[in-house]
Amino acid sequence: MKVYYIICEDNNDYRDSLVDFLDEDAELICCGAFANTDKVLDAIISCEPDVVLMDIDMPGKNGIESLKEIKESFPKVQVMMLTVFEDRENIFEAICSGATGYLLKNSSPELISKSIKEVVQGGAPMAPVIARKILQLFQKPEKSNASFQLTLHEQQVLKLLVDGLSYKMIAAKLNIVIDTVRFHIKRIYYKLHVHSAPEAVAKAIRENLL
Amino acid sequence: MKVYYIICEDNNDYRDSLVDFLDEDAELICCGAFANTDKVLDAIISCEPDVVLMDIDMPGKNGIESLKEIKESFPKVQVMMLTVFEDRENIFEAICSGATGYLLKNSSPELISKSIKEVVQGGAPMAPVIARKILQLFQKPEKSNASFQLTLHEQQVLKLLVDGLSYKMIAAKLNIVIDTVRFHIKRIYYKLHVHSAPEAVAKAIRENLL
DNA sequence: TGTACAGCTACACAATGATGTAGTTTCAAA
DNA sequence: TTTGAAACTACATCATTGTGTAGCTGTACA
Repeated sequence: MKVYYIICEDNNDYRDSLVDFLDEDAELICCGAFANTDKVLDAIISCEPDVVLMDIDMPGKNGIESLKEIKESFPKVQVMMLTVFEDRENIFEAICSGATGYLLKNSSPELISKSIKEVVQGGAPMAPVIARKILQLFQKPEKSNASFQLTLHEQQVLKLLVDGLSYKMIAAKLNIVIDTVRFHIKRIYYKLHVHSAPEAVAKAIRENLL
Repeated sequence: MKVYYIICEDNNDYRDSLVDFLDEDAELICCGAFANTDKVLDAIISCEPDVVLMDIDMPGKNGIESLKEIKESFPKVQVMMLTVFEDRENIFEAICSGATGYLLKNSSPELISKSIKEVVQGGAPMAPVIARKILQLFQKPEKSNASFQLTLHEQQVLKLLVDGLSYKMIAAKLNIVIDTVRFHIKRIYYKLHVHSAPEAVAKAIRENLL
């Protein structure tokens, strides 16, 4: 199996030595090594790589922007991030934009080599610490309600409001009088620092007070 | 380094042979091997394991339910799923409930052994195909707007509505008359099949028509 | 040249929502 | 027993929203 790859990495020493190492492996064929992202799209057109190794911090357009462009035009090309950044923002942006791998630069060349092959075989290699952080992105912030201190009734009312019910319907659903609904909603607005149903709904969904 | 683990797995042959294999490794110490999830919590209390290997399909309470209970009471215990299931629902449920690893049963014992250690070192080992699917969960459904066909102006108005602006403020912001705002909102409601601002806002956020 | 259509403006009116004030009940702590 | 807070009911009033109807552009297309 031959795997064609391109690398974008502005550190010349790191890039060259990595490519040198990967050249040892007859299955890995480098068809482009760039110090920035300017020519990636052209290179992809001309050499049709399987994988792009992408640094993030580079002069000019950064790696995540470039990733977006690549996935826009060539969704089948797999992009694996190879960077020093391990903060939530970069990780999140990268995987939302379609990266199918995320390694750190302290990875051994052997691991990088193995990972490139894994990507084309349908995997998604990630540095352990990255994998852990990605999973943590799924852990629900556990009803951020804590900070707003909505009572049980207020939560119920808010939920129905989010579901699009009118005051009248909420009252019917909860077997209370419409004035009580008003009362609760006043409280909710006060606690959420909003002044209308749309605002409250938006806040409720975004901070998930469901 | 000693790693204490518990395994829940109803296939006796598989469980026993895996434990036998892992026993070879002096660093791995099994302090519980169960065919169901009944006694896990007790076992965790008495032996304080670092890791729990958890099957999903088991008689009685299934592995994901048990996972939830474990993380509820012992958030620091790491749970790694070890199952044949690789469907989105199970994966999603498991990682949302706090699993920090997800292997498939066709994994080699060596990989399982390595993964147990990786978990306690802050990693999140996943089978390649699982990792890929998890990353795909992040890929945005790309402005589902397609199906609603909102015009540019309608999107603008909707956005401001979501931001909690009143008709008057929206009109001011877009330099149009309030009646035009009404007009757009009528259209939006029609296209979104809703009849009030809260409903529209909820739908806009959930289907992200931002 | 006309006509179809999307986008905008306008007006009207009933329904609903936002907000203030005030009184009642309940329950638990002082 | 009193006090106080939380939850609820009630009423009033003005602002805003939801909806129907209608007329005016400009542009694209037959």
